[in-house]
Amino acid sequence: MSTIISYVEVMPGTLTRKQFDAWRGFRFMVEETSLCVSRELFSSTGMSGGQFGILTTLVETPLHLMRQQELADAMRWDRTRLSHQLTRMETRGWINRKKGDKGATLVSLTEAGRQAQHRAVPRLSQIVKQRFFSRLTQAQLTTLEEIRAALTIE
Amino acid sequence: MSTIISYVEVMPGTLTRKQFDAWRGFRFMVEETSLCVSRELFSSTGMSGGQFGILTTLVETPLHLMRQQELADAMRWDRTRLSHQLTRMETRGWINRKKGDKGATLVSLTEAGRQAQHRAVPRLSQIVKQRFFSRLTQAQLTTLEEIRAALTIE
DNA sequence: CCGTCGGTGTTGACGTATCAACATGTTATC
DNA sequence: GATAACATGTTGATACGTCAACACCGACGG
Repeated sequence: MSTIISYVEVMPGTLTRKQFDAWRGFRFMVEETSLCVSRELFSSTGMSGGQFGILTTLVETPLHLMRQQELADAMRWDRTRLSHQLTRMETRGWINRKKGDKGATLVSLTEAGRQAQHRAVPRLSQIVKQRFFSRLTQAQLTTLEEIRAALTIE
Repeated sequence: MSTIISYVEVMPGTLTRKQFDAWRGFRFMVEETSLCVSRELFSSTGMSGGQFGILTTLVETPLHLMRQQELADAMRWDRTRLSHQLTRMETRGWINRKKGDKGATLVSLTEAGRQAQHRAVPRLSQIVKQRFFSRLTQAQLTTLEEIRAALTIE
């Protein structure tokens, strides 16, 4: 179709054209679902995807209290990213920070944070159903779970 | 299949626990592949994933010249995002901007931009093979392409 | 004790993404 | 032509992610 033959097709060690297109497709899928969901959640609730994830993790934890490093592990975030986000969320009154032992910091959910998460759940559910579940078959979801496991091990 | 019905499963409009976990898994997959690849590309070449995508799109275009809106469409980006990125890439000497007709702006690849893209291809290929292709079977790739099509239509 | 080291958290700088607001050019309609 | 509608691109504010550098604490070995 195109007269341009990219060098990637002949150089050893580089992706084939097919592979490159498959990778590009994966990137587009990511942008048009994960990012779109975050964008739509934010535009209708003022809450970012990361903030919803943190609040939900805290809601589901006994005592609604975690060490920052625990929370970072649960989110698969590094400490810096979490620290910046918690600063913004503390300003909004959604969480509190208190000193714990061994140099740790304890993060706790405030009542305002709990309510904000509670209000966002139906909206997130609606968006995710529309952009994700309503478009996939059960067989595709099963394979997707296999793929997720293969890609995220180690 | 399960006889246990959680209260969330009967609430209309909200995700079931299983669905919520599946969605969370999808988010983690995204973070640990797409974002990791961008991060590793940047740490070894100083080029972000978005910059590589723009340069590659220009490399593969006849004359290495596009209207900004065309480029934005090819990348699935909005105009603002592209404009900011092009400003940074112009500073780096990878692209030029010239006025075209009908109020359009033409983006062209510089020789430095072409070389930068060329140098980055082997590294990107290596990263993507390691984090993506080496972990998936052909059958999984085929299903993934189906899923991509289902999720990105419209 | 003292010093060092590993684990933890914060800060500042920079690149990036999004939104609203603006500026400019094109086209249609009168 | 005048003007309205639309397309295109830029700018500034704000939120977010990453890196390097720093500060703090506890444990362990002299």
